[in-house]
Amino acid sequence: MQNSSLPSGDDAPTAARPADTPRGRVPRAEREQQMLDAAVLVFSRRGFHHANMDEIAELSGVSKPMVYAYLGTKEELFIACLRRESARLVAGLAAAADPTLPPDQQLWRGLKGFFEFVGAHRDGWSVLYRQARTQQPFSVEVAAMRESVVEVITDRLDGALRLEGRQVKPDDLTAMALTLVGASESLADWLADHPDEDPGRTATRLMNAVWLGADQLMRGVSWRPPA
Amino acid sequence: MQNSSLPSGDDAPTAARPADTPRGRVPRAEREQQMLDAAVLVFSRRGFHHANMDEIAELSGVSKPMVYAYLGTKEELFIACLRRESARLVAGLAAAADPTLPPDQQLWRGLKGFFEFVGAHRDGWSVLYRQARTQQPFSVEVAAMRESVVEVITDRLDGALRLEGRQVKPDDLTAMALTLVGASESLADWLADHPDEDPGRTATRLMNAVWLGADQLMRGVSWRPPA
DNA sequence: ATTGAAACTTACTCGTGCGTAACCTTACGA
DNA sequence: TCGTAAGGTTACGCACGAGTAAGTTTCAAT
Repeated sequence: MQNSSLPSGDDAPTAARPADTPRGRVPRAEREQQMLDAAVLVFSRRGFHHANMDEIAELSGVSKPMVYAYLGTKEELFIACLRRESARLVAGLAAAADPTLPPDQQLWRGLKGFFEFVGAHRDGWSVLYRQARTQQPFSVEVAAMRESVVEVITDRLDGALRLEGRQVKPDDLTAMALTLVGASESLADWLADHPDEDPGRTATRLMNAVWLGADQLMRGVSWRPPA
Repeated sequence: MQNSSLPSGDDAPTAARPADTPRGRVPRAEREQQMLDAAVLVFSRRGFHHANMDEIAELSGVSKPMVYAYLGTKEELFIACLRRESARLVAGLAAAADPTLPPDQQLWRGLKGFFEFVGAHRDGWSVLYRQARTQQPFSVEVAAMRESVVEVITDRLDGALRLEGRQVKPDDLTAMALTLVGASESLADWLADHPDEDPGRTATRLMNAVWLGADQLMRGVSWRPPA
């Protein structure tokens, strides 16, 4: 594993504007998307602090003051990236997570949706997210986001367990949810670094690990995704 | 959860030198440890980029050029912190991980050792580690470290499974190891944020989640730590 | 045609904080 | 008692890059 998706050195040349970017005037809405695309790319490649506004500007086919005019300061720009990407993720997950399904189906769909998203945005989301989790001004926002995900999972777990007649202390539930989330994050990083891995396969791997547990695996039991 | 261990705002005053730090001359070896202590603290509180060399210097009871003289640039200092802390961790784990034990015992000891370490260095290790994983110049070093942990786990898993007569494809093994590592990291963050949580308890929680799997838990089975 | 606002530029300012040059001072062995 | 090295200091240079002031061009509507 070479963590190619992490902000690294970087050999990457000060990427020239792609050919399909039309020179000349472009309406604001469109330009803003170009800026966000550029920003996600640069923030991912270089990391927040080493990212440089001039490069982002150039990549979006425009000069620096335009970026400031449209999307504000560097921090605000980063947050805008984060919000756009996470909105996309949430949209993807909302479709997948149907509380009326049986627990394993819910989990399966959720994981599948998540890894498909990560796979589709291979070096955007993971890197942005991980940076945001540790970098000063963003950690609060992202922590809250993650927290709410953990809460949803906790509730679903609780519901599923109650149906089975079991009741588990809140902290134990939280720990289970955190386990799941942490494992997902870890595998998401791996997925982002492995272009040939299929997201569904990653989801299946995790299903096997968390749904059956190592002990079960040892006995040769194996969970399979539905056709 | 308020993520109190993350680099945050920070209300923390430019911490004054603790009373027990002797004013006046101190031999190099000792001063270096003070510097590392200070650096870990400040890097954790503020994050690498917002950390300020003058504060670290002041906290270690000395002026800035001394820090440069002894431990080099800011980056080198951060790496020194990382190395010292990870050396401590590795030492702790080496003691715990005895390959001759049965698999569940191995895992249990390993997790216990890990969480005890995290608990003991509550706001040092986690924060440093997480920063290093995403910040430009350090990610390579830390990725390698993490990678080697994943490899050890992979090997142990493989060994355990072979003993049971099962054989698993390398990528599946890697995924299992990554799941375990990711889950541990996630719970480690949680532990670092919860002063009242007992590390052994956290280890038990994770054991339950990964060893039995959710499915088993649903049936009321529960793994318990040995007396 | 004219106006004016939206799209875009060049060319700066200026704070911040890393890193260092040049200089003291205390301990202690010869 | 004196030399010297280890421990320590003050005060500054300076690069970097975020953010902006002031201006220019294009287009669309009246």
